Amino acid sequence: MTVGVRHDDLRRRNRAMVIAAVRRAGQPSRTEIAAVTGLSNSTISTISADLIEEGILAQAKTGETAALKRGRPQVALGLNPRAATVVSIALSLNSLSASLIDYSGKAIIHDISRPATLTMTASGLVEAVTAAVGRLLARMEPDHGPVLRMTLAIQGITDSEARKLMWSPITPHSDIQFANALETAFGIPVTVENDCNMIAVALRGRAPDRYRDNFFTILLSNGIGMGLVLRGELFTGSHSSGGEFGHMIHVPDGAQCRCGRRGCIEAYAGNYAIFRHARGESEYAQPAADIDDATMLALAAAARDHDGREREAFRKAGEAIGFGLGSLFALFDPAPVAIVGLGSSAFDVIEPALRDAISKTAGGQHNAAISFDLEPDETPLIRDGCARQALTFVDQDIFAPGAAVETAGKAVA
Amino acid sequence: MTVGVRHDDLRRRNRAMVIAAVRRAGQPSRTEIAAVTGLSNSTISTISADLIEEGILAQAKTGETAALKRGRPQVALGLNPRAATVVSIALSLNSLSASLIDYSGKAIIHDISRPATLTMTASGLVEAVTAAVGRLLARMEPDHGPVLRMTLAIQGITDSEARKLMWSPITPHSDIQFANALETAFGIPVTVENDCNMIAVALRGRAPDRYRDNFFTILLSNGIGMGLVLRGELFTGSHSSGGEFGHMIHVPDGAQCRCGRRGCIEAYAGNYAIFRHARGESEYAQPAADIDDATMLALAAAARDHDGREREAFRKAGEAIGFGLGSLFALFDPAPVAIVGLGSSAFDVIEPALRDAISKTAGGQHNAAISFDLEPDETPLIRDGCARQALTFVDQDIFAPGAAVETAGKAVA
DNA sequence: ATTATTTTTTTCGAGGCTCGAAAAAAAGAG
DNA sequence: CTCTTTTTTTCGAGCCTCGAAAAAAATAAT
Repeated sequence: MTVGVRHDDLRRRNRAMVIAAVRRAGQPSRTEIAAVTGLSNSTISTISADLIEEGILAQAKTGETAALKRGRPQVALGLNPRAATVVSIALSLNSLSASLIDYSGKAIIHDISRPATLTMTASGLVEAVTAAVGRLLARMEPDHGPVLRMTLAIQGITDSEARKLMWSPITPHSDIQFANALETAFGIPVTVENDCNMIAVALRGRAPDRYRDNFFTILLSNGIGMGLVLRGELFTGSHSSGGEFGHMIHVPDGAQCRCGRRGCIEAYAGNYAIFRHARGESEYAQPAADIDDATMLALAAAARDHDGREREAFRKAGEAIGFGLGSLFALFDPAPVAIVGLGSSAFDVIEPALRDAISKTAGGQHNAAISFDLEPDETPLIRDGCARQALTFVDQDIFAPGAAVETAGKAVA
Repeated sequence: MTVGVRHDDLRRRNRAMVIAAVRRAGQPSRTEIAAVTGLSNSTISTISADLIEEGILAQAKTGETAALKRGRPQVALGLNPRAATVVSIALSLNSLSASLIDYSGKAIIHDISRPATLTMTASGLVEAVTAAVGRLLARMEPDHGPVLRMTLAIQGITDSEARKLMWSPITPHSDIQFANALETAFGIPVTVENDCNMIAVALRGRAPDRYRDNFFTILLSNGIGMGLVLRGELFTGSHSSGGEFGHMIHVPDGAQCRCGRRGCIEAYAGNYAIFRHARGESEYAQPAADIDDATMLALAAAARDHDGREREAFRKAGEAIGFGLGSLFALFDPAPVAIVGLGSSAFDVIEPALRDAISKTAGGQHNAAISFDLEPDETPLIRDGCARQALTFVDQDIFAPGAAVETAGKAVA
């Protein structure tokens, strides 16, 4: 049941909306905020005065915006960079990056390290992350705002509470309680998110025109990940982070997947699957742990060069992804798709088969209208998405606390 | 952008919530409404006084609820049956049912007819529906409330605006503008909904404990339909009613589907597909237009009786549905599933292969925990869902108008 | 029969929020 | 230096919800 809207929720919601408007618009004037939010000028004036007093917003120096118009010049409002900071952490295979982000979204410090994730113990992994954050915070200058939130993105499956890593290809261990460990170590609230979900958050923030209501992000690397945004909201499953596109079944009882099952899309389109096909190995051969980037780029080059096993391998990959996308389009209708990760640099050899497969599915009639955005380097997107996710939490739950959150399960609607 | 919450929205939202609480609870007292909504007793008192004055709610006669407790007895509030009426229309193959529903949700009058939908013209179909509604309204007694909404459920694909039928197996015609035609004829707002979506609405209303956040309804008949509820809200696609589970691809380039494509789940699990397999025909044989119920029941009986082609046909059907559900579970995590329609009466011969298939998919480890509700007769559910959908509209958009609807695409979240 | 107790519902004043109108502020135009 | 234009702030009005107290309506106790 949606809980009743009480009188004090009103101000909190509108505060959150003003903060959101400033974060999106960058340097809006009070008048612009009023126009965007639909609230009156007087209300915006009151709320922004509060937020400035609390150090959350800051007025730009006068004269910065050369108005060249008649009338009193607009005063630009911006997020006060020192209102807070957040930590954005991206953990992937043999790679760990932690960043300190100020409240305006600017990265201040990075800490990059290369732990051997596959061979570490679970507690070793937790310690590596803790140590990276520790180094980051140690380098933090005193005039920055307090650290109010950390978000950790990991390739793999996280739980729906965003507390732990349930399973990941980067480590043989499961159920690693990252959030508890980091919160104990630093006393700062932490969430653990799926990397593709953070990519989706980043894309929505960067290109809200294109990525708004429904869209999919697909990460092509050794495994296949997906971020799913439906009705403008990141979809996470009831138990897990959800969106296991790579483990939808492409061919019943088909090729051997790394997950132990058979016929998953990943077993045709993951790096190891393409590698396996290109080498002429059986579909049931044990998947290779990880294929390095140079090898994959060489396979793609060979596929471009001549019609051989490499080309066939990428063709099979495209077919698997295409049929999978076709199933998504059948469920959700066609929507924008972003292809992220190293695999997108081979998209030219994947695309023909992919489109051919889509044309055989329910979304086929819209094939021509479906465009794919490519982004070979996923790491900056993951970092960016984590930062946005953490900042949104600060905006909504710390700087506009208590706002009536719509609980799942509407009244009758 | 979510629009700002203005002061008068507050009352409207809380009005809607009180109405919703009464609709759900049946005959709650003011105190119970206050507890459920989280609003104060004084607010509930004010709002319910307004709603009673406007004839939307009605106080139950005193003495009806024998309290047997100390203290002032609770006064039960109920929906005033004469506050409004709505029309619920279910159109399926050769069958048309229109019902007049009072504001409390009780059906008053039914009009059942059997138009030959497959052979009618598009305008003939519209006229048949218009005539049925006309007969219904002609029989309406004057003391009933005004008709404020009509909802028409049809098997097939409707547009996302719920204005027209884009495609349906019950007629060769497409893009039939039912909503415009009915609104012109009767001057009452109309929506055109997918039948499976209405089944989902009905189930959520009937068993909110089981069907709340995420769940699926699957209709097994000549085609395969699906209703998809995610986060408590009916999911409809961006262009269409969405949820074309039956046309997710089960086997790439597989059996011939009625939709013209190949390998769809429906091409293995639709009645015509089971029939085709059981008769030993090729997977590529032209699908039969419609199989009557008795034939399908006989096939199921034969499958139960001996291990022959019939059993194999149902096995293939179960396998297709199982892999499809497995893909859904991969995307959304396992969730309750309701199997509706005549096919559910053969679920015993479908289930083994279905579960076997699910166990090979990403949701497989939860196989034992997944239970299926069966409901062979879908028509009452469709009628019920339509009525609920229409009444919810009246509750929210007519009796609590102007409430700030959360527009798609949240601010930053 | 009357009083006490309990529970529900209504009443009433207080406080908070947003809004519109008017005023103030801050620039360019003439 | 005054007029015009635009933005921002100020101020009173009008709602809405809330908590406390009062009223209402029943049972339990004396």
